Amino acid sequence: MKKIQITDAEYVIMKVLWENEPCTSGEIVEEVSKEQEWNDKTIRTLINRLISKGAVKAEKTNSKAFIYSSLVSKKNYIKVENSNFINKLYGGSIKLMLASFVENNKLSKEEIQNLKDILEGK
Amino acid sequence: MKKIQITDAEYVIMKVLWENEPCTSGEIVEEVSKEQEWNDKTIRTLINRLISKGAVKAEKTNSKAFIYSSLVSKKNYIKVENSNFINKLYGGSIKLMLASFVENNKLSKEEIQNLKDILEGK
DNA sequence: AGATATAGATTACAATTGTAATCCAAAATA
DNA sequence: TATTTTGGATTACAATTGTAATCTATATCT
Repeated sequence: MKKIQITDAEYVIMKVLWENEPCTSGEIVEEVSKEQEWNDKTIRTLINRLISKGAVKAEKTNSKAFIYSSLVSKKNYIKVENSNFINKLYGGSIKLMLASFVENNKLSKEEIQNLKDILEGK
Repeated sequence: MKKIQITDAEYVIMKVLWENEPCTSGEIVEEVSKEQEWNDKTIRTLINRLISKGAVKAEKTNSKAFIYSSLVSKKNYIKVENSNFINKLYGGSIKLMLASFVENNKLSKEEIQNLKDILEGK
């Protein structure tokens, strides 16, 4: 499998798709417009680029509008992004990463406890 | 302060600089070449782009070669990248982020304990 | 001194990205 | 039915990025 590179702008589309798929481009435009001031042509361009990249598929329907859905799962995308990030900045070490986040953000007692709970699988 | 965008390729240069500064372009080329098969022209181009962006400064010396040093600290860069990442993927929530990392990586008892120690400030 | 290697300055050039605009046909609306 | 809207297909276009090459002046080596 070749790597599919999803840009920041494209990611906005993917998020909407993950929440609403399968859906039409009209629905995507409507949802994206709630958070981004983009021309609908821009949004449709991004959808098409995602199709070219193999991240989204379009299916013909009886009507004029296609319906779109993701070919890349959010879970998988997040997983890949997590490792890109941790590899680039922390040589792959979760410890180093967590230490950095802890250092950069003063966490309250509660937050620390929450995080510990998460580590213990709740 | 305007945001300085450091690309992946440029980041390779920054890492070397942070470890070796102040240094000449020759030294940068030598260090970078240990990890990347880049033409020295490429490396010098990247150095110049970093200068244009205000991430690196070059100082004239008595000799022909300039000496370079960073204008962006590693600490600060990491901090910004941390928040870009967490904001983009986790709406700024450290909890969600940690949960995701824990879910995607089976951690051993020791690793979990290590991480808890980090949370408690050792 | 002449040849060669270096460092910096300038230029190159295609692919990717952000951000649309144009053109066209089908659908919805007046 | 005439008009406007919508969705898709195609094209645009500058900025950024990756990856150099060329040109030039100065060190360095023989």
